[in-house]
Amino acid sequence: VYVHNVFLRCLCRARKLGEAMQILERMAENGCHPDVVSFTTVIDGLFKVERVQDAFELWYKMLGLGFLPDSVACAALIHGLCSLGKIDEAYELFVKMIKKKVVLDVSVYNALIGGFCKCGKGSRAEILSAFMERNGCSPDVVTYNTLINLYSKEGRLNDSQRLIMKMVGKGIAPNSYSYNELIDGLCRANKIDKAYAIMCQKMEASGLTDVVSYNTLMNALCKSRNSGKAYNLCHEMLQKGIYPDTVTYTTLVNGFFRENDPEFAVELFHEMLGRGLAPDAIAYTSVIDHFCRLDKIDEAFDMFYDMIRKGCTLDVIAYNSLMYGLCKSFRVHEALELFEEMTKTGCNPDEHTYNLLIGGLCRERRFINMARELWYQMMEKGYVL
RNA sequence: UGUUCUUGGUUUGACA
Repeated sequence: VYVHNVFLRCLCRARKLGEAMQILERMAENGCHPDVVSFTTVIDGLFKVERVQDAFELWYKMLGLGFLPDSVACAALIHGLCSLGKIDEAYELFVKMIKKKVVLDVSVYNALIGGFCKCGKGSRAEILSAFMERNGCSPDVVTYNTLINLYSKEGRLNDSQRLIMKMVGKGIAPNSYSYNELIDGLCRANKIDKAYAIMCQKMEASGLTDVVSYNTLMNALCKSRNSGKAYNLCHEMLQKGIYPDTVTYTTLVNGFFRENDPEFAVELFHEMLGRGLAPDAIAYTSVIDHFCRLDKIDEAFDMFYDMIRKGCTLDVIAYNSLMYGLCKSFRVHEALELFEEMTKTGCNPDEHTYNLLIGGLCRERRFINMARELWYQMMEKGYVL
C-alpha cells in the first residue's frame, strides 16, 4: 500500500489525475487494498486541478466503502473547498461535523481559518481561532502563522508581532514561516531596514533564516527600484550557505526588467538555467511578459513554446501576458486565437483576460463589435469592465 | 505514504 500511495502522490503532483484514479480503482484487484491515505491523496489531487465534483464523488465513495475519514482527510476536504473559493460549503461541512460532536483536529480548524483569511474574512478567522480554544483544541504553530500572515498582509504589523510574543508565551516556538510572514509585512509597509534587522537578529539566532527570507527582502528591494541592492544580497546568502532558487532568480529578473536592464535580466535567467534550476510557469511568464512590453513578440513566443516543451502548465496568466503583448502590437487576431485555445484546453479566462482583449479590440474601430460581444460574455460571468 | 501556514508573474482607470 505504501508503494502504491507514493506512486499516487507522484501522479497527482504531475496532474495526471486520470491515471491516479485508475490506479486507485485497480489496487483492490491487485490484492492491495487502498486505505484512507490513498483516497486522501487523490481527493487532494483532484482539488488541485479544480475537479470539485470528482473529489466529492471520491469522498463519498470512500465513506461508502466504510472508511472513516481521519483528521488529515477532513482537512484535505475543507482546504480543497476553500482553495476554490467555496468557503460557504466548507463552513457548512464544518458545522455538520461540530453538530455530530466529531472531535476536530487542529489541522481541520487551520484549514478553515486559512480559508477565511484567503477570502478576506479575517474577522471570522479570528473568531474561529478563539472558538477552537473553547472547544478544547489548542492552536498550534500553523494556526498562529496563519493569523500572523493575515495581519501582515493587512498591514497590522503590531498585531503580527504581538502574536509572535503570545505564541512564545505559550511555549510554541515561532518557526521560519512566522518570521518570514512578519518580514513580508514589514517589507510591504516599506520598512525594509526593519525587516532586515529582524532577520539578522531574531532569525539568525535560531537558525531560521532561509531562502524565503532572502527572497522576501529581495522582492521588496526590487519593487522599490533597488534591484542592484537585491542582487548584492545574493553574495550574503551564499556566505550563509543559503542557495538562490527559482523564486530568487525570478524576483531579480523581474526587478531588472522593470529597471530597464533587459540584458542583465536575460543574463540572470540563463544563469538560473546554468545552475540547473528549472524555470517554472512563473519564471517563464515573467520573461514572456517583459518581452511583450518591449515589443519583442517573437522572443516571447520562443519562451512560450519552450515553456510548453518543458511541460509547464499554461495557466491563465501565461495566456494573458501573451495576449496582452499581441494586442499591444495590433495582432488582436492572434490574441483571439489564443483566447479560443485557452478555452478549449480548460483554462478559464478571468477578469484580466476580458479587460485586455476588450482594450485591444477597442483600439481598432473595425473590431468594436467583437469588443461588445466579449463584454456581454464577460458580464455573464459576473465580471465588471 | 496523505492534509493545513510564508516569498516571485498578467488587465484598465483616477491623481500627481
